Amino acid sequence: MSSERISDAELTIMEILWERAPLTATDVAARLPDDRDWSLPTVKTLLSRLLTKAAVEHRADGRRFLYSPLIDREDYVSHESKRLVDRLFGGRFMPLVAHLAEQEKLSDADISEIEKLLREMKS
Amino acid sequence: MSSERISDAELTIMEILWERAPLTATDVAARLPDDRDWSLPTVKTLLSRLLTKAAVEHRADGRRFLYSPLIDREDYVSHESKRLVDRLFGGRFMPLVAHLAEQEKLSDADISEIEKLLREMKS
DNA sequence: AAATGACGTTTACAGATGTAGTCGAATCGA
DNA sequence: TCGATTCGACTACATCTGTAAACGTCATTT
Repeated sequence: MSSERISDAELTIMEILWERAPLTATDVAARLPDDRDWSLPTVKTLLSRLLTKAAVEHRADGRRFLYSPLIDREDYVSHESKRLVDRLFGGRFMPLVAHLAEQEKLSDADISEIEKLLREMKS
Repeated sequence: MSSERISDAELTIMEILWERAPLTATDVAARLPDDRDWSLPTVKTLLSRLLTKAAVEHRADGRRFLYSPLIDREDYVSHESKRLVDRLFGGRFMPLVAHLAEQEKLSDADISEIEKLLREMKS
């Protein structure tokens, strides 16, 4: 549940924790992607916001905290994908595929893969 | 281009204008979906924000304005889809499709429809 | 001509977000 | 043991967003 939205900046932090956890705030800061060169206080602010949103938890380790994700990446991805489909495609999956098809965002290999997926789903 | 983000509330207004334009602010307010029962001032605020974001334009009609979209729905949908895919799927569309296909309970009819679409795309 | 109403514009304000500084407490190095 | 460093907590502040009221002006009705 915890349907508090996770912002863009917060997502950057979550991705780091999804890749490896638990981590201290300093560790998280050290793993920021190059295009996100934030100060340590900024990272700490984001972590505490994620704490109040119940998206991460922390456990004391001496005098600092070790942070771990509380929500699954899979769940988050599902939630956000559904949100997009609801917002832009009336909640229907088909129009999204049609849109991508028209924009030619799908390669022939992609299409074959989807076909395979669909065949598996049928049975 | 105009890569100013369009917010959720603003999108509600855009959808109305994409369906039918030009419209006056009052017309737009009259066409709000049931779950968005906003006051006329609110609609006007959103319209003027969309003006400054160059997402809509207006043309004088006597002493009021007729609003029309400046950006295409198709372009917007593409842009937002790409944004999600960049954020969550490393920029690849296929994983999004696969993910949704797995999550969604697609009926056999849905699947057949998508398969037909894909066959057409291949040629 | 005065009152009423319809419009667009300006102002408001709380909550979310991006980004970071300050401060007091704890700890470590000398 | 004393100063330097490190931590988390608290505070800050501009911008964006959701939602709307107030205001001035032009037009319409009486």
